[in-house]
Amino acid sequence: MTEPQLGRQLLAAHRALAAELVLELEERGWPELRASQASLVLNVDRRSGTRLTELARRAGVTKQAMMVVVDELEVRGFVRRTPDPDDGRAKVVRLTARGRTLGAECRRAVAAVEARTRRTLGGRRYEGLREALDLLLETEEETA
Amino acid sequence: MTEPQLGRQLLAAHRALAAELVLELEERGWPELRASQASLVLNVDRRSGTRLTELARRAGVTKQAMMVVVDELEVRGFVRRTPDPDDGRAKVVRLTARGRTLGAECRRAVAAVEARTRRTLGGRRYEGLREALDLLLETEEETA
DNA sequence: GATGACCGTCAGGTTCGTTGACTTCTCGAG
DNA sequence: CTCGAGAAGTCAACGAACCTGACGGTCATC
Repeated sequence: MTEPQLGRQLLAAHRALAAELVLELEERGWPELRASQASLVLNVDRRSGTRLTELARRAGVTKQAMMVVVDELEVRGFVRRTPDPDDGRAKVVRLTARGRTLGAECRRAVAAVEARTRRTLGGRRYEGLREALDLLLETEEETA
Repeated sequence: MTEPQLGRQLLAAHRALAAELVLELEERGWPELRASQASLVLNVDRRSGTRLTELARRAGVTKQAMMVVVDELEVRGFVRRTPDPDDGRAKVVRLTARGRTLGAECRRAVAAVEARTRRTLGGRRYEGLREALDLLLETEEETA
């Protein structure tokens, strides 16, 4: 009975943190922004922009999944796709001015959520949690 | 940059564990059984059966969500709904004979996954992980 | 200059969950 | 005793975050 809860708890915790981040962004005046979108904004290189495939790699998802998020952010004007001068196949995802502003806000929101989490958990437990997850995922992907 | 990873890691870990459980069940001869279904089987009281709403409460989801899982398991003959003699509104979800067999297998599969996780993490880290998640979810639902 | 790998894209699925709107039934207060 | 609040199960629609598979251009290399 003990274990199926672990899986569920992980999912529940994920949802809880995502919801907190969304709330945080809302309070800062960026409504209807999902956690996955915020996360993407933070992953785009501010100078040179970043290719879709690279973004997918960083986030650990497929390029198809990442594309959806880029599409959404592009429609809302936070990001735009420009052709990659070095590679005709590729496009570079860049932040617009608005996107950069959003990025700064996201960093603050993320920091706030992290701080809150750390506080409710205590520094040692928080570090332990991250360590455990790192280890779990690392050995998981070796197995795969 | 550190935090959005936490949320993702939680989700990834959830997926990894769920996948492991499904694989474990497959190897034991129960294919096409999802983690949520296994989890439900383990939550049905073996003697008297359990009401849908109670199952939903235990799993921490809505009754609508739980109904879908019960439907699936009922179609496959692991579970059946019987009217509750004590309450005309309610139905009691009971395991069939096949369902009980599956339940035993699920318990073993869950134990196997848990053991493996514990081994890769080490006992202390494993306990720490569970403790951290408990704490996180507990204070989360107080806030809500 | 053909061949295989790679980039972004389109199309369709999957898993796990949600909200809202009933119908049917229970139960306690007037 | 009835009658209204509310709970149990259900139907329908939807959402978020993913996935696999297939495809048309582009590169890089042999």
